[in-house]
Amino acid sequence: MVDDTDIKILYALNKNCRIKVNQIAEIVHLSAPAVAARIANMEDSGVIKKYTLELDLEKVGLHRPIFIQVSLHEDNHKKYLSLINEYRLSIRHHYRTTGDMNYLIEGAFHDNEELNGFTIKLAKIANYRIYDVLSEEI
Amino acid sequence: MVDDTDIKILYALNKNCRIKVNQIAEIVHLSAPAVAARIANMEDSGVIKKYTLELDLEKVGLHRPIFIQVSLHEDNHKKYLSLINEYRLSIRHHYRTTGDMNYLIEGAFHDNEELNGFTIKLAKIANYRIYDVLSEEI
DNA sequence: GTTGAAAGACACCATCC
DNA sequence: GGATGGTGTCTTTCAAC
Repeated sequence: MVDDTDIKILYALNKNCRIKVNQIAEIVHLSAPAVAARIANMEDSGVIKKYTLELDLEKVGLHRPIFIQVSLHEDNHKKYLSLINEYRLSIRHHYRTTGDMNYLIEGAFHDNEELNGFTIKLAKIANYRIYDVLSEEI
Repeated sequence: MVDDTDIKILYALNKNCRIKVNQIAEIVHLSAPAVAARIANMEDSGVIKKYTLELDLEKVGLHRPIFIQVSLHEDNHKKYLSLINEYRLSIRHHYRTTGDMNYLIEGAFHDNEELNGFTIKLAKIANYRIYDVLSEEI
């Protein structure tokens, strides 16, 4: 499906997906059209889901980055999904997980007030634990 | 720092950061150079940290997406960081958090064996809890 | 998959409002 | 801070190998 050359291409794109095809071609020792074709294939086959960016959340006014573990009773599943949908802009990722809590939310809220509004609604249908993100280290 | 127009530009880039500046210009009703200048500013000021991509982890052979909460005694901090560094390719994000555990690792390992190797080393210096990611829903 | 060439689109720069 | 026009460059597409 994806070979070693593809992995190298993905690695380059992961570091900077606006890199020029020519530069990737140099890295992987292929011609530019060959690299472009490989990228097109990976886009079509769904290996590459999306080109996106990483922001400094603080600088765009999102002062409350958090993780929330959610323990949900399945009867509330519909309400829960509509709540997630309502706060879609603040919720960056939403995973179903194993463990004592069955969902994990990765989000970034503008302020305490917005986060508070979310948790008040969440508390009505689920138990949850909030973890504040103090910093990203790596 | 960032105004409403910038937010719209970031939103467009977030959906697809390989979008052409011309197309963003249409969306925000500005000229292409004006948009390019705003983007350059946000790159320089660190608002935009990185252009990257989202992969289908399964399709690139990363069959074990996980979150790991780590409770670390600070005396082991150096060892811990060098372990994180050793497994840098499998660790996608590494956050310092509040709560009973002080770090949260977001990672994707190729298989159980690789994950096992990591946890054996981790167990020597910290307590941890692993959560398997079953799916991403949103 | 490579090379080479051509067309078109795009980004960048300087200038001006 | 934004618009316009010119220039250079990249990408894409096609050909043939």
